[in-house]
Amino acid sequence: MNIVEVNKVLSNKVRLDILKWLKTPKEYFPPHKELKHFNDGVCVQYIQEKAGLSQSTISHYLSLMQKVKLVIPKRHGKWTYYKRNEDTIKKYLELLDKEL
Amino acid sequence: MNIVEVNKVLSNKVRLDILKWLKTPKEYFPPHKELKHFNDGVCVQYIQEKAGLSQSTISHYLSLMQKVKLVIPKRHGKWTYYKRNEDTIKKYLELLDKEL
DNA sequence: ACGATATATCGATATATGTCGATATGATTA
DNA sequence: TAATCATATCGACATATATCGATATATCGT
Repeated sequence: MNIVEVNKVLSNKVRLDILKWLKTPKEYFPPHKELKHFNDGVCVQYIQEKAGLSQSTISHYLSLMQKVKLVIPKRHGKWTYYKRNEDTIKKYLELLDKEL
Repeated sequence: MNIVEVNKVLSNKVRLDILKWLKTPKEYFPPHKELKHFNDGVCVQYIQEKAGLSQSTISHYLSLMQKVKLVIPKRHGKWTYYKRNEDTIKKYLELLDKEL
């Protein structure tokens, strides 16, 4: 866990928002057509529409977030769902508390 | 308090280190010639030498940190001392805990 | 197998950040 | 008041990040 790398990813309003949205997806997203729950998170398309940036940008953001393990992707058919990695987030907050 | 702006400042190893060094200055810096304490923090020169970057870079970093209120400067004669702004740091950690 | 759909990757360009040396400013001392 | 010292600011350039449209890849429905 590299605090600097995680902070870089979190130095962006949209990426921070995504993480917030994924905390309580039913508050922010419509239900998926296939899955009847958000157990694996939210599909890229919904996140993209809510963020209002291009598909490629959001896909890129999600891959940055995944690289530092802030989110976990899960493929369901042609959709990729992303959910928060609560473990990493918890460790990050604890580490910040200690280091800062 | 803008989390994104603070995170930008904290997205850099040296700036993060400076904040850590300023937490317990006597562990990391020699005593000042004039002041016999670290109540107002540490002078730029000491920070610069410890960080190993140019004087202008460190001065710039400190002004970035000051802009988001992570540190507080205090002039003593020709020296500027910088200390942590514990209030901001505390609020930042609390806000992160809540928002993230 | 084909066309449509969702996502990922590529290439390009604009803007931001990192970092330096040079210079300006402010304070001290001879 | 001139020389010196500590810090801040400026200008430059290299590297990184933001963001897009175009294209590639994977999957689905027909």
